[in-house]
Amino acid sequence: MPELPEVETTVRGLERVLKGRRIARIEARRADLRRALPHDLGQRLTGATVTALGRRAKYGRIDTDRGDSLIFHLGMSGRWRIDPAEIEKHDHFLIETDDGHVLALNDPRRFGSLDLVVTAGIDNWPAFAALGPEPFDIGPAELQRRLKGRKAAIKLLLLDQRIIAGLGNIYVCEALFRARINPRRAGGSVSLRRLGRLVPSIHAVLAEAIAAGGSSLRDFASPDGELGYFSKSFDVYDREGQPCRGKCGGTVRRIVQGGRSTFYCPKCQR
DNA sequence: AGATATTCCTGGAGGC
DNA sequence: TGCCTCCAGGAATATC
Repeated sequence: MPELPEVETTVRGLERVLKGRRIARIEARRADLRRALPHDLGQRLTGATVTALGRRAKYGRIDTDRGDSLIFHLGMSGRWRIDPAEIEKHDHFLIETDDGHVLALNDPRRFGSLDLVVTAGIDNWPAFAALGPEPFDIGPAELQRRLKGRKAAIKLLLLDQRIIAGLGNIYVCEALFRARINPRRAGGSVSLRRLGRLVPSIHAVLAEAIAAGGSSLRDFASPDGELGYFSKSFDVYDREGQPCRGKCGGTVRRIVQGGRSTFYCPKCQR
């Protein structure tokens, strides 16, 4: 499922096709994804020129010269397809550029969202205002401050977008493994020394995934119009029962926290 | 504050 | 082969 690296990769792919182009036409093939689309979406986007693209946490944004930003979230199964051979059942939203490219937002499970917000007030847009800092903008001391006094498991707190924004289940599991921290440990009790391992682990795991073009399970394709799925093998994620890749001789375990799977090595992660 | 449950949704996997 | 059930999860929301 798309997490920060996949969104970053998607934004970079879209940038190549969209930046500086005029939007010739849009087509909303459903009136709603996760939320209802604005009724004036078409008139605000059609004829506008794309000035910039960017990412905030797991959201991508497409800015236009009319002062609007189209914000997308890929949810569980969203991806953009570039110049698809044909429009498919789950292509919910289309953008056509003045130079003839077609972008299709495909999202079978429709956990994703599309919003059009005024760029000038974007930081106050409720979904953005609630977000914590970007992972690359946070250091151990700041993370410690944000975890202070919290008794919930570190795994769950790292998934909380208000504390740190952009991490999902896969990269949280991977970062905790690299930092040798038990996912069940109370967030507020993780020492500064350990956070000094965790923060660089988060940075590294995200940077590697971005460099690799975004990891993939089943639902993500890089936006190149091809089915060029990149698949990465993780240290712990989805490796229940398999040997730990460390030298400890342990076995990767799966537990459930907050209703979702956590994978970790009980021997290395304390 | 925290733990847990529910909702949205569909495709893929596994059982029979 | 086909039919059934279960499961995956990001974010918002509700309940205890």
